[in-house]
Amino acid sequence: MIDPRILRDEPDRVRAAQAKRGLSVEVVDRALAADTARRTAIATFEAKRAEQKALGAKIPRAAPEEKQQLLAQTKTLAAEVKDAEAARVAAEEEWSEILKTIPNLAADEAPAGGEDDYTVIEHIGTPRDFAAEGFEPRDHVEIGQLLGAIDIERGAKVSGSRFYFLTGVGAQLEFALVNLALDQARAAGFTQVIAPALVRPRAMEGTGFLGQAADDVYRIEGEDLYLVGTSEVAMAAYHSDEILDAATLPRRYAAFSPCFRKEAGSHGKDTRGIIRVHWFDKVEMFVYTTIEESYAEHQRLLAWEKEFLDKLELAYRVIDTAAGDLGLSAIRKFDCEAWIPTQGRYRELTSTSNCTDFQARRLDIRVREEGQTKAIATLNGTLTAIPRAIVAILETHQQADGSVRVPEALRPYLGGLEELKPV
RNA sequence: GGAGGCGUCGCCUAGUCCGGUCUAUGGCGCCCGCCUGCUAAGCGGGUUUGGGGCUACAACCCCAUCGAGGGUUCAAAUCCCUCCGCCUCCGCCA
Repeated sequence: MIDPRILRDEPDRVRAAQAKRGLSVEVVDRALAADTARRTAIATFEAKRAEQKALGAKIPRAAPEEKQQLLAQTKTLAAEVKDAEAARVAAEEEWSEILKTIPNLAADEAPAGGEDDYTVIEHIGTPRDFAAEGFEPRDHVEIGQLLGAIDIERGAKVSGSRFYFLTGVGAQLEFALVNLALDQARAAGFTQVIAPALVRPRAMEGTGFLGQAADDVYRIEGEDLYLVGTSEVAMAAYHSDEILDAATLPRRYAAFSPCFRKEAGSHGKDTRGIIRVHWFDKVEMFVYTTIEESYAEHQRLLAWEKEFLDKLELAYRVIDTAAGDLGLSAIRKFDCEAWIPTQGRYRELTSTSNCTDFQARRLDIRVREEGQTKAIATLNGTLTAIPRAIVAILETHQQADGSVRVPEALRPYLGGLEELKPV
């Protein structure tokens, strides 16, 4: 939720952000009207309530004959208080409903527009020229089969489309990637976390995934639980209802968890392979820091993502996501997209968002600094999402005979293995 | 899954049976001041969070807040109901 004070004092900033995201500007006026109505309702209720309290305090001390009169008086007042309270609650609910539909502001630096309006910040590495090397690259499905690493057919048999088994070196590769990621994170001062993949509605709602993204979320039938689409959800809710001491910031967590996504509305997209799946494992960086520090921290998260991709020796580019593609919570988002040889294009491997105080407000997380409590910022960034990392590695480092060269940094995590060979 | 116990403003704690004097007790910690070669001790004061009013986003005033939400009542930390969490025991189980 955005800062109500910004809405009240600088509505034009909110209007500008809405426009930049390609969303309704009119909602700002509705929110402002609801805010006024809410404050009026609060003032009315509080005045009545104060009156009731003052009268009520006299009753125990009143003389018997006076008491009867007071009781009668306060009884009608009680009814008025009840009505005023109902009106207050209704006004507050309406205000909060409208406010919740307003996404976070968009950073000035974020490009305006939709999905295709991103700007490319930089290219790192050069895509391999397979034509020059004289062979046609195989896609990850084919290599995965040759190596006995990915079993998509049986994934579909057992669980349906967009499911897979990682087997043999595929399974080893997952643990190697996870450990490489966790080691890097620990070296950078992150606390390693294994996070629950099932969360209560509060956590889902608080991170902004029950809004327009709700279609993509699995709910457990008969239980008030959701399967997370990212451990960001659990890690944001981790400190909900807490006030963190400023001296303990930044708090950096690297969380491993499975992730589940319905992929509703992506029928026909990426139907082959494991680029887009209903379940995958991921190591996610999650940071709590001050709003002022959040911008620099965002850059650091991006740097850690790049460091990891560099270790995998991939060619990739970094894009600055357009405002319309930021999602509900972020004010700015960088995606790292790796070159996928058989697709001839860059595909998102990791992504980092600065959510400033948007999620923290919904989850009641604050910071105490010099006796003051203030809003805190949350940020997240992928260190590694397993299937896409595997896709990029297999396709990028494949050799003519179907084997795959293991990037140097990954070798220690695979028992020194330098090459994955067809089985 | 079954039975029982518990949840108070950072931590501990009084209060809940018998509703109003609870503007929630006391201790610890912390902050400010006094005292003081320094430190400690001592003494005095302060110390939940959110919101509204008024404003300099100060001070001040007000409302809510005793796990959460409902209810009873003129009045709820206190009585009733539902939910959540923690603990103990039993059963089952990786």
